[in-house]
Amino acid sequence: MSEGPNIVRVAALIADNARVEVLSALMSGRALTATELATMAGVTKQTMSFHLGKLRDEGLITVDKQGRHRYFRLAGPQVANLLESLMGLAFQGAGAHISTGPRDPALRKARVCYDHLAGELGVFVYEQMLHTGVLQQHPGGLRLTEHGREWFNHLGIDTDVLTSSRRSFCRACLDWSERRHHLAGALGTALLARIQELGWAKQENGSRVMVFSSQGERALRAMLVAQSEPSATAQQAAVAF
Amino acid sequence: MSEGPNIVRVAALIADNARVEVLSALMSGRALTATELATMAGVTKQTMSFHLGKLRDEGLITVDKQGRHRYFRLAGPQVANLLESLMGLAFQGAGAHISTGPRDPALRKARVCYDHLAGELGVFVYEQMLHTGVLQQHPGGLRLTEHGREWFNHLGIDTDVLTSSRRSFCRACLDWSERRHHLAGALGTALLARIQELGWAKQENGSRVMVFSSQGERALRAMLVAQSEPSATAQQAAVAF
DNA sequence: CTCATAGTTCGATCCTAGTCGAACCATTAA
DNA sequence: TTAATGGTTCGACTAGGATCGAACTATGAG
Repeated sequence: MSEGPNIVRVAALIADNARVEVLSALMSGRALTATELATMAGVTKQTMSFHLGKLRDEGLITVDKQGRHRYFRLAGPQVANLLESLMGLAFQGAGAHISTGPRDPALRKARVCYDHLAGELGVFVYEQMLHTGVLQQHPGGLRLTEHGREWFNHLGIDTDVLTSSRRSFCRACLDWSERRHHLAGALGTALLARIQELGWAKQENGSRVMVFSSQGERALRAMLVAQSEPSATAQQAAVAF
Repeated sequence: MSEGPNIVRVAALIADNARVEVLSALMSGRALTATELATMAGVTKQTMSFHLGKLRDEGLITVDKQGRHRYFRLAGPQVANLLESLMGLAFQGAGAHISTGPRDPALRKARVCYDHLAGELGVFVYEQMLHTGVLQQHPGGLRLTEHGREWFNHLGIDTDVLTSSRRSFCRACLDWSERRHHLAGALGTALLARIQELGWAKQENGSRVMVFSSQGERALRAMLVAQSEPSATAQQAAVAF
């Protein structure tokens, strides 16, 4: 009983079809009501209420009361993180190495992970950002360079506003299909929001799939491939996160 | 049922006291027999056999047959990773922010994570390695520098041998108590082994706690703060054993 | 060969937890 | 106020799974 019960309770919480359905749905980043979740998971309202109570008690989800509706959302990025890594292990173990990642090619290419962009495109974006000096890795974590600040401004995102928020500014999240990192944190959230705002991509009905228009994908990629020599300038001009 | 059952099964596997006890014990990195695990978890042999079968089926652990013994160990670093992140979430959620990390100060200071060093000391080692240029971060992952190669050679570790191994050479693992990274991969494993070989630290009875001798800790820290060259004391210690 | 120990399989038991029907609060619209 | 819809609470039912006793197989020691 050294470090027993806590971890068991969290795992038990995830060890249920209905609740995983809920968490998966909430991975889209949107807040959903109890009845929406109930129909999604294929259970009655009572049952869903029961499950939501449990998830809330253990701190995996939070509730926003608005009028007679209650909107449920994931408690934080760490929860999304945990789910992603669980998925990684689940697919590898059970399927006996069919292939890395989901069967759905669209889900593999670009999807929403909680509130930021994941999948092949998400990984591409992240790695190009490091390569072109928009971001910089550092023992203490990721940093946005001065050049990166300009890059985001050019896209129409004011990074100074984001830094005031209490949540972590920029952060890497491990991608379960790609086994590589993509951008999370306030910066990742803002980027995804802006991509949708610009009409570059749209979230498919109620799923986590992000469908990019061909122009949108081209525009995004274009902003990331053509960059001048980064490493020298990026070195000094780091902004604290 | 989009991506349901797999992840549920993995979670259900962890949602059991006895099995978590097993996995926790195996986080020490050692391979243990069924009866050892049975007494550790406080169940009978039959029950343990039942649990081990399940864990093996799902690919979380592997078995080595040696004579009439069967040695069980974690299937890989990803499993250790998952457990660490689960612990992170468990402690944060349930305890209502008592403090980050385990109550046991020794466990928090230095512990074994699967087969490498974690805890405050592990994080310190990793960050100093980056700071002094032993390791270097790179979009594709971590890299050992030429200076780093020499550093490890001074310590008595031949890094060329390690690169031939199939497993990932050096890799960062997220620390659940520190919320920061420490060194994993073949390099991390070799380092921990060497630390024990030199008598700098010893693993406590059957737990994951690493107890450093005061000289050992001083020697290790000395090798990491003086970035020009390994200190005299460290070289002596390396030769002495 | 005989005995002891490591580990698995089978059957029976017991208990937890997910489920739904029904009744019960809460908020908004009329 | 009444009606309607969103959510929760209560009680009873059921299934799955964790557990152990006992019997069984396999390897090694003498």
